[in-house]
Amino acid sequence: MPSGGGGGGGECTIVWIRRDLRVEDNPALAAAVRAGPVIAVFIWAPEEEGHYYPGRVSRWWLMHSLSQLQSSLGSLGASFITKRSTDSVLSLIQVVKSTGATQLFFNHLYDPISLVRDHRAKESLTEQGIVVRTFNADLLYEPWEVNDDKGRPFNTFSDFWNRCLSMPYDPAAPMLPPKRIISGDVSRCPSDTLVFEEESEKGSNALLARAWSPGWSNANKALTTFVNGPLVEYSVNRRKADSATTSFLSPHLHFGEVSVRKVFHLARIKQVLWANEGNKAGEESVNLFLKSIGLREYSRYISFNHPYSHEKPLLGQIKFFPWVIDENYFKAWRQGRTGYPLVDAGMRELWATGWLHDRIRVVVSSFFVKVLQLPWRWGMKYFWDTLLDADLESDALGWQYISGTIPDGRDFDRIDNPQVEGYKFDPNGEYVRRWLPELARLPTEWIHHPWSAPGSVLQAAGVELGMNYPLPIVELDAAKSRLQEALCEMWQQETAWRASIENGTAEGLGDSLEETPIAFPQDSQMEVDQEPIRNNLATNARRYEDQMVPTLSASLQRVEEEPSSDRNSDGSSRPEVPTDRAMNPQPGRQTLNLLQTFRNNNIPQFNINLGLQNAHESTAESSSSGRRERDGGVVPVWSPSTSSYSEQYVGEDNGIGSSSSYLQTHPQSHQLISWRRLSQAG
DNA sequence: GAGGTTTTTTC
DNA sequence: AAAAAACCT
Repeated sequence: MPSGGGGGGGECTIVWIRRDLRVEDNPALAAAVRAGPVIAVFIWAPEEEGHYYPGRVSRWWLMHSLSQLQSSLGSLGASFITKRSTDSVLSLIQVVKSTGATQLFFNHLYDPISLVRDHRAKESLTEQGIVVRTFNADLLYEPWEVNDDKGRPFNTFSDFWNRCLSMPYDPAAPMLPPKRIISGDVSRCPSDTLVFEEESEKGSNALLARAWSPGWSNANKALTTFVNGPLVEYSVNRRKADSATTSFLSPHLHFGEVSVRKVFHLARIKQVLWANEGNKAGEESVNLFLKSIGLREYSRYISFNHPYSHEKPLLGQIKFFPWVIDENYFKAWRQGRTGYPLVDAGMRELWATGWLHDRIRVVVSSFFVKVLQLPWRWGMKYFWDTLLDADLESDALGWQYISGTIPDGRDFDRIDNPQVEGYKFDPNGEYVRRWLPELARLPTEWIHHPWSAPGSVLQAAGVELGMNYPLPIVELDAAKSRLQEALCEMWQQETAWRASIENGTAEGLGDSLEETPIAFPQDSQMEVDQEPIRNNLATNARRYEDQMVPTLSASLQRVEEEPSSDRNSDGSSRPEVPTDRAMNPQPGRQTLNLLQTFRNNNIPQFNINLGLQNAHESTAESSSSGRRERDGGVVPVWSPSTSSYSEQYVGEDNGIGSSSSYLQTHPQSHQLISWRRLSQAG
């Protein structure tokens, strides 16, 4: 390496900060501090995320979280560089060169885009003679550590989580923050000013600060408050839509402002305490809370093992589901004008605050998929754009669960009744009244089903159905029969498809074993976020026409060459989330080395090896197929096993209902049987 | 406290 | 809808 030159800065370590915006229990940072002088770097390269350009509230959070981290690092003595980039890896190389650093440390991420990008970073920098080390900061256990008795990954959450809770070793104990950091020389590496907020967004964002305080020290406060307060009653309160009894940690956890291990440890300490006191409810509360932590873990686990889970069902049957492509439905849902009060209240809360109780997330997303039968990825995208804690892995898991496209997901043909759920989660109608002022005067008896209220009641409450509050956009009975028909159609299509595969005439569908994704709606059809909400919706009645909707266009605009017009399958359109674009031009090579991105801490190797060897073979082989080349052909290394995972489910009797016996009948679940066969079909 | 019912939960 | 848990006799 060239020496640091006049600056004398050489021999220092770059800590690449991403979604680990904390100084406490940050393994990459701690290791770097131990190794000598440190420079922390944050690279803002949102274009790399493709469709998943962070939404307004998410960027707002990041902006504040970063500034807190910057001042904390500063007071510890470290330099913090920020870079604006369209290619993180290139920027890293530049930073390394201009600082004369010899090492790069960072913590693992598990979303599909990061997996590929981080691997590329490791490869490129290693080639430059830089020592690259990576760490687990985000999970209790790394995905490859948690396997069944045969060394294979789990396919259901409960099995996964039971194993996590009974691992032979505990999750690493949280580390204290460094006392002092020696800074590397940044004199020749200027920071870029990062802009996270557009002018038009400032008004809306100002409101967020009333309810939320981003940043690692605030995250710690939130954790302490929760653990010492609402946690003990978590099990009792958890079902109320409207209460402040959840932990509110999810945005903090998303950005890594607090370590999940610390959360785990603190909760466990309380649990032991309450167990000794014989406080059964408290003990159970901790179990339930930890389970939600476990779901977060599982979402990373899924994403790592099945890196297309944010855009493709894990179970393949739904491939042929005839989604209703109706942007008016979509719009009504977003605006909270479906005619189902609980759904509408939730959607308006989401829009106004960027937040939604987990229960309500389930209600609105289930309504979206089962009643409206809109494609789940639209809903997921909207969540991504509007949620303060938008998180690709968690949201993908959530939507796949709701859509019934994971082995332990909701039943396909089950439709939840928003009226019933309304009385379950909001028995007194307070939540609905808060978010739907136009219904505020309706008696509780009718609040969750105004359509069946007597005219006199409606009149007394000032409700005019169809005028100031809509009639149900889809009747539940109609939804049920439409869903039945849709499922029938799906079976038929699938049967036909399977037959055509067997006859070797699978042309109409090409050789694609992937679902052809339905494009997101075009910009022009989405409203624009004209004007921020200035008043508190909670107390200010507005007519529903006033309800504003965030725009998806910010995200869509950044995606170059998106063929947003082809929303029907013609077999040749590409998946629209560009995970495989401009990421890595060498599918075959990437395969083996990818593991090394992670495996530098003597990680037990388990079956990941096996899976990857297979993946390697298969990728190499399939990369010669026409389709892959046409697409520019790069796939994260796990992709083949993902495909086989879903395809094998498809191969089951009729897919549905057979998942419980799946493991017995398919011991090789994680490998690549049908991939090869199918990729040859073209 | 075994056996049958109702309620709750399902990621 | 089905399983688990809680609640009855």
